[in-house]
Amino acid sequence: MGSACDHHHHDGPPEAADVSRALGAAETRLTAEGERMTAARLRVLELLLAAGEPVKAYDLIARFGEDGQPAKPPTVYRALEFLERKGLVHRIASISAYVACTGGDSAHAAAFLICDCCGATEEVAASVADGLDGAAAKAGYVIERTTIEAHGRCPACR
Amino acid sequence: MGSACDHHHHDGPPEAADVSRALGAAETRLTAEGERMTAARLRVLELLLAAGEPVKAYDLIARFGEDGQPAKPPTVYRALEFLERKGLVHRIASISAYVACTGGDSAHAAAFLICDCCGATEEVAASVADGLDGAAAKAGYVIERTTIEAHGRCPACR
DNA sequence: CTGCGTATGTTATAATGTTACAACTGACAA
DNA sequence: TTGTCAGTTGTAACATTATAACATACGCAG
Repeated sequence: MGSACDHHHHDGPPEAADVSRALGAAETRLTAEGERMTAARLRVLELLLAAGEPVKAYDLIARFGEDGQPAKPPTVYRALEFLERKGLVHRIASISAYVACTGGDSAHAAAFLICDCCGATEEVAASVADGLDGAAAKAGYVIERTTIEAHGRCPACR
Repeated sequence: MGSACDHHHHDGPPEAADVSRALGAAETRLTAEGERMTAARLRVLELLLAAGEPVKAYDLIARFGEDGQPAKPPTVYRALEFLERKGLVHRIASISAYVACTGGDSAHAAAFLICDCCGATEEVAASVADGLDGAAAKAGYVIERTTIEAHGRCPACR
């Protein structure tokens, strides 16, 4: 990540306990919705939660096996697709990476602030898309999903 | 493009005269800025203007030669990078495609409405990013560039 | 148990983008 | 004119990201 400067000083990865709690909550919610939180899906979500920042798909693939064995690409891409569909994960198109959702339940449309220096990302309220909704209405478009990503420098990297 | 429905009824490609005019304007402006509008750059911009919608990099590569000969990838990627740097072209990250800028001179930060049905795109005012600026300021981020893309259906495809 | 929809395993391949280095070109000063 | 320097291009190979296709397994309702 840190392409522009080599320091690396944003919030470290979450505590293991936080990861476990989030995994449990996700599993509970999905089960309640009649979905299956399978081992592969759980593992991918665990890796993303533990990272606490965006991770490339092939990094997930490499880290997938507990024993260091990589996964096959479709395994991880399928899990990512499912998790994104369920609002647990977001894809960050501008850097081709994936991040666990931190936006609470309401997280259907998210926006991101991404530090090009240290790789930190912050998920901000979807309400930033209000202006976009207006423009869409004026143009007669019906919006189904949005990609809103701002690149720059975080407070620590300035 | 049209993955969800097979009709294809958005604004057709621009007239050849419009393309020529835009090419000439771009060349004039770049020359005035001391930049060189070389053959490869001109050709890529011409292809994008003529298409009137987002085009994949490898489609540009395939169409590059007047005689049907494809370009080498770096030729096109370099031209795209240059044109994007100069504000003449935008990359649409969510679909890995490129589109000629239609936003006038002011076009440094653009937002897009993209029809997932027919592939039409509309470039809308960057002012939709106002909410994002506020969120960035609150989080202490300094924004350098934004990716704002809304997917949905255009008026004709609804 | 059987059938059906969903999920996974596996192999291969497609699509997208980059690195590295040699060669050329134009501008400009000695 | 000639050197030379920055920017641009040519070319081959490679790296990364993502999907297709098809067989197999799993969970569960009937």
